[in-house]
Order: sequence, then C-alpha cells, then structure tokens
Amino acid sequence: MEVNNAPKIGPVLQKERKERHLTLDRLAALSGVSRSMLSQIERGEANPTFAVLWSLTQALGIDFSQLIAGGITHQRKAEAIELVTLALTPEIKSPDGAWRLRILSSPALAGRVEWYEVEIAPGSKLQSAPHAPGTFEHLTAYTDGLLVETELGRQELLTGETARYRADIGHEITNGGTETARALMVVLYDQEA
Amino acid sequence: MEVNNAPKIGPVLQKERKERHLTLDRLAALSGVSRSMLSQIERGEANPTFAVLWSLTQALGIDFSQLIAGGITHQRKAEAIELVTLALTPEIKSPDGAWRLRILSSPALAGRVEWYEVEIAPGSKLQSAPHAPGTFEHLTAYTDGLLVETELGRQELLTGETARYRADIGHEITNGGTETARALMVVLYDQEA
DNA sequence: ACACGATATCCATTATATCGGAATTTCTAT
DNA sequence: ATAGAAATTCCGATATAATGGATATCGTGT
Repeated sequence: MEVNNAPKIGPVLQKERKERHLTLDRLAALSGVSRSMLSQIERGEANPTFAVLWSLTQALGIDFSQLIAGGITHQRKAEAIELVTLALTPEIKSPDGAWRLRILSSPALAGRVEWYEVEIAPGSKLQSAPHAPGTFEHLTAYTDGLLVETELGRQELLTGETARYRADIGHEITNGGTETARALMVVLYDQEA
Repeated sequence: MEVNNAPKIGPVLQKERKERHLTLDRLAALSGVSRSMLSQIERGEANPTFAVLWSLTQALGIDFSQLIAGGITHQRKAEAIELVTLALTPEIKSPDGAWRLRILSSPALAGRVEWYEVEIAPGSKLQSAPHAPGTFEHLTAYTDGLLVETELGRQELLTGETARYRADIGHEITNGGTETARALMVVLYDQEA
C-alpha cells in the first residue's frame, strides 16, 4: 500500500505487555508470534496480519477493539475534496428495468443516512421492504406523476413537492405518469442519540 | 503462522460491501485495496494486514470492532405521510439573485442533516462561512460547470458527479458555465455520540 | 567503573500478503 | 439459446510480513 494512515497500535500493545510484566520472549511463547515480529510491531515498523493481531489480543486477554487507542474507531478521512465520478457511483437496477437508484451518499454513511437519485419508468413502482425501526424517508419529486403509499396512507406528488413518511413499514413509490419520473430520496435511519 | 483460529471476517466484510451495493472494483477504488485481495479476504483465503483492514473499515464506514461481531437497532413513533408543497418549501435567495436554495429537509432535522436544491446563476458563486466542526458537505451536480473550492483544494464537477468535502472551513461553489447550474447539496453535521 | 544476565533490536532467509492482468464465471439482454 | 458485458476468481510477479539466530542495548549488582 502506498499510504498508511491507520492508527498506531504498537504503543498500545507495548503498554499492555508491560503492564503484564511480559518480555518479548514470554509474549512470543504465549502468542506464537516471534519476538522479532513483536518488536517490529511495537515500534510501528511492521504491519501485522489479522491472524497475528488476533493471537496477540488472545495472549494479552484484551478485546480486539482495544487495539485502537481512545476508542475512536472510525475517523473522517477526506482532507481535500473527494470526487466520485459517475462511473464510480453505485447503481441499483430492478431486474425488470422498472426503476433505477443512483446512490449519491457515501458508502461510509450506509445505515445512517443515505440519499439516492430515483428513476421510475412510466406505470412502474418501486416497492421497498420495511427498513430498520425509526427509519424515515423524504422524497422530493423532480417530475409530476409520483405517488407514495404506505400502510398509513397515500400521497401524490407534484414537481418540487416533498413527502416525508415512515420507512420502517412497507412502502412503495409509483410513477402514474407517462414519462420517466425522477426524484430525490433521502433515507434517515434512527440515530438514537 | 502454523495455526489460525482467528474469527472469520471475510463474510462480515462481504455482507457490508453488498449492503452498500459495491462491487469489488468500486470498493477497491474506495479503499485502495486491490480487487483480488478483496476477493481472497472475503473468501477467507487471505490473512489481511492491519493496514488493509483499517482501510476497509474506513471505506465501508464501519467500526473496527464490527469486524468481529455485529449488532444494532431501536425504535420510535408513528405518523402518516407528511406533504410539503412547493409553496411551503423554504427558500433562501441571495440579495443579488446570484443563487437560490430550496430547503428540502425537515426543519426538525436542522443542525443534524440538511439538504438543499441549489441553483446558481452563470458566473456567480455561493459562498459559505464555516459550519460547525466535523461538518461535511456532499454536492452532486445536476448540470455541468460547477466548481467547488475550499481552503484545502478545488474540484470541478461534471453532471452526475459528486464532491465530498469538509464544510467546517470556508467553502464556495461557483458556476463557471453559461447556463444556470443546479445541484443537490447535503450538509451532514458531526454526529459522534 | 566493570561484568553478566536479561531484554530488545538487527540481519539474512523464508513464507506469504498484495497486486495487475488474464481467465472464468455470473448476469443481462436479445 | 446465444452473445456481450459485468463481476469475480485465478495466476504469475513482486513487495513485505514473519522467523531464528546474531548483535546490541539495558539493567542491576559488586
């Protein structure tokens, strides 16, 4: 790999080892990882494999997640401006070509916030199974003819209008018009904050 | 290593990837890990290094500890479908008519997630002061000619392309084209619990 | 100061993680 | 069915993780 901005786990491991009054040799015997490898890992001069890391957590009796100091286990990377070209934008197409979703949100946000450009063929519908409890959808129509239906009601949309509804129950979006319909769909999962 | 009784993370990673509708190629582009390596890891035929695992958790936006286990969910209340007509959709217009924002997100979400339809006149720019620390913006171009600039860099956008950048520093969006430019802007405030 | 045992690092060798391109399989469409 | 495209898996080449023995460093007495 060209760059490695992964967190430093060397010092963490060294700290755990020293707290247990273990020598490199002793830990090597316990974990099955060689002393030299341990030395390199602790000094950040090696990039251990998963198997090695796992052995170490077992030998030290620590939780795997403890390897990352401070508990911040996912950090925002993008320092500059990140560009997602059209070709790299994930798409979901229905088997019968009734609809197409372009996933505009970042994969890193999946399960928290997602937004899509929706395209539905005339007379077709996009049916969705219930999402996780507490999930809401917000649909803004870019064209006329769209209809939203859930177990709790139905609502037609004109261009520019927005519908907000629970998505933790069955719901479907129908294009009742004669042209391909487009819309913006934002899915907001319950944040429980 | 002779023995490896470490947990199987391959299936976990594959599940996360598929949930995001990413191909091996796309995840490779996102993470910097080759598609062949990804394939091997998912099938348990490789023993990835820490650096590789870290890249993957970053690209997928999952917690490092999720590689071992998994679990979530909660719930909330009920309502029907709420409709926001075009006339009721809040708008912000610049004094000089250089740009216009339509606030598509719910006011209840303000300060957490907000999304806008942006319109910028030819040759004009939308300048924004820094938002709260940790805030990110995601801009998807609906037309050509848009240019995003922050203190950290600049990026031109073609139709359908998406830019992601920090919004906790000064940033501006310019329409360098000769037609009115349109885009979707999603502002995501830092949620860290 | 000087040893001397204990511990950690360096070095050459081996094993394998990682990569890019080719071959294969899977999917989609006609 | 069959062709084409897309996605995944296979394969040879390379970079590097991992090892065991040799060397260096540290610590603790005397």
